[in-house]
Amino acid sequence: MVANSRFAVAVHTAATLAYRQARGAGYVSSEQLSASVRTNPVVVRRIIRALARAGVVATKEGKGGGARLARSPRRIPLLEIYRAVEDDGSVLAYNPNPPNRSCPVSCGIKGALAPVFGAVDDAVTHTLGKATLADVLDRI
Amino acid sequence: MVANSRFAVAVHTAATLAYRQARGAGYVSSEQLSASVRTNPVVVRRIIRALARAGVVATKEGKGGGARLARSPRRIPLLEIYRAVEDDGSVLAYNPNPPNRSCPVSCGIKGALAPVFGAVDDAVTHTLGKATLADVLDRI
DNA sequence: TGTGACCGTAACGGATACAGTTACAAACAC
DNA sequence: GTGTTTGTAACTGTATCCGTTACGGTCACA
Repeated sequence: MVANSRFAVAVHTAATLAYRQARGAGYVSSEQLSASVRTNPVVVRRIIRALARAGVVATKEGKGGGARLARSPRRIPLLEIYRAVEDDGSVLAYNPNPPNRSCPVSCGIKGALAPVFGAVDDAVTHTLGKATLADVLDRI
Repeated sequence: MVANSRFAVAVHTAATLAYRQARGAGYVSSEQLSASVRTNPVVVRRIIRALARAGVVATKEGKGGGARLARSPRRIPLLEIYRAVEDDGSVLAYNPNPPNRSCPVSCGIKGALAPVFGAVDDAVTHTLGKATLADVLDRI
């Protein structure tokens, strides 16, 4: 359903940071991270940027720079990573076409769907709010 | 998050069928449905086909043909519509790139994410399983 | 038995979104 | 200064959707 794998890449990236930092690493470069994620360093930097804006990671430019977790994995809910990389957190999409004014169903469908879409979003939010990066790390 | 609006269009279509049938209509043509959804009749037929395969609607070809609900709206959970139109019911996507064999995180991330992705899917399934087409109709 | 109203489905094109890539300026350590 | 690294813009290839056209097949009805 999701058109992208940004959440998976973001969690992978954060997990790699946690894994390396637990073994004494400082800042980890996008080059190193991209080797684990198997993509281009710029793709990792785009994810890192989103995570940095959300306050999940801290970055440092220049030699010896890179990214590191801003907090302990136990204090990073996956929901925070999800929101950082998914601009539109809504899981379901409405029909973009304007309603047909002469049809009551067409006029009312968006409002009638809203509680359902909201409930789905809430369910996802609740689920991702309970799990943390540490939970993921425990399984690796 | 969703790349398409098929679920919204499908529920709209089904709601229109229910609305018209409650007022005595028989089979409703894709032409009529497309006027409510504000799209092309072929787009509606594609949705109808998916709903028909799932047993949610019945169709009839030829003159006077079209679609009608196969059951009472009260007996049509939205989950059934969702599954009918979303081939890949998974809400979140994995990183498609193959793991880096020399990185434990890369090798283990998919398995570590699986319970989370599964929990999200379950949450969505549970939410859409509780609501029915009749619930949507009641709000129109 | 013909005619017109429909569906079913294939095929194509435009729009959009992602991931990947290149390129380069700026920041920083040494 | 030199080399490493981030930050970011720009471009490309690819996939997916949605809309559209086209046309064969089905059916009701005169």
